[in-house]
Amino acid sequence: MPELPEVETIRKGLQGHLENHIFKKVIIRQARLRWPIDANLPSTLKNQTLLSLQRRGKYLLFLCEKGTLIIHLGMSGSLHLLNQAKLPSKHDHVDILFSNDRTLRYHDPRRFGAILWSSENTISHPLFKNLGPEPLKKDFNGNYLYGMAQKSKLPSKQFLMDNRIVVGIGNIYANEILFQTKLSPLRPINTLDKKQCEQLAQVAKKILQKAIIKGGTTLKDFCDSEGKPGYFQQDLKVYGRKDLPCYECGNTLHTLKQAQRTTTYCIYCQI
DNA sequence: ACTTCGACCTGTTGGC
DNA sequence: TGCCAACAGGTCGAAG
Repeated sequence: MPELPEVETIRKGLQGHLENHIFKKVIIRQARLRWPIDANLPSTLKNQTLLSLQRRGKYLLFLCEKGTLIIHLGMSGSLHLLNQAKLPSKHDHVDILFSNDRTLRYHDPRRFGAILWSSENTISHPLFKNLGPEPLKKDFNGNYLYGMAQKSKLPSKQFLMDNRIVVGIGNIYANEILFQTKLSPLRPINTLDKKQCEQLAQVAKKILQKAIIKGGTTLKDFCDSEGKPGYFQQDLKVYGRKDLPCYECGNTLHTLKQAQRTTTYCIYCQI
């Protein structure tokens, strides 16, 4: 479930409960995620104060006194904030206990996620070095997109999903953004004019912002019994709608594979 | 310097 | 019902 809007929703939900509290204990049951969790992480974190909970793309950043705890949820990761001790179930790989007796529990069946420690400034961390701008910030705009588009022949969908161009746009939102801008996912990005780039940036912001608001309503009371984030389901226009009628023209939506990811689009509306 | 592809994992779904 | 293949929201890093 971890698209940018959900990661942001999680961040907001956790912030009030965890900021300014102290890491008391870290329990690692399964260290083998995308990269192995540093065995020293529990001792590194112990007694540090969580100063601030931030986000970069789909990474959650727990800013501490001596560095940053980085958590990525991969494809299947989730975080739960427990009020009280609870026996771990399958795939509950890590517990992080705080001084206010709350436990942050990391769950990830596919283990594509990551839990890393960076004692350097996070900006210089190799993972963050080549990341493009945040889609919701001002430096992501039509001018910027147009400038980058001149240097690339990638199909528009792959361009949008390239985190060196812009972070946080995954498969679902790339599909949705292109449908709403009526652009073919196959369209070489350097064939867009300035106006189309402007529209692309605007639509991307609008769709992500809307999803954050929806996520916020379903996840606002963030605790172990938090509701399932069904926030986007009813708003999806193309993703997961292969063979169903296009909401604009009624023709059947098609799929194709781009860079090993499924693309769903309307071959009539999206040029 | 570019793009493509394999790899990391488990769970769910749909066809036979 | 069982078995098996295909597929799933991500993205790094090797290979071409």
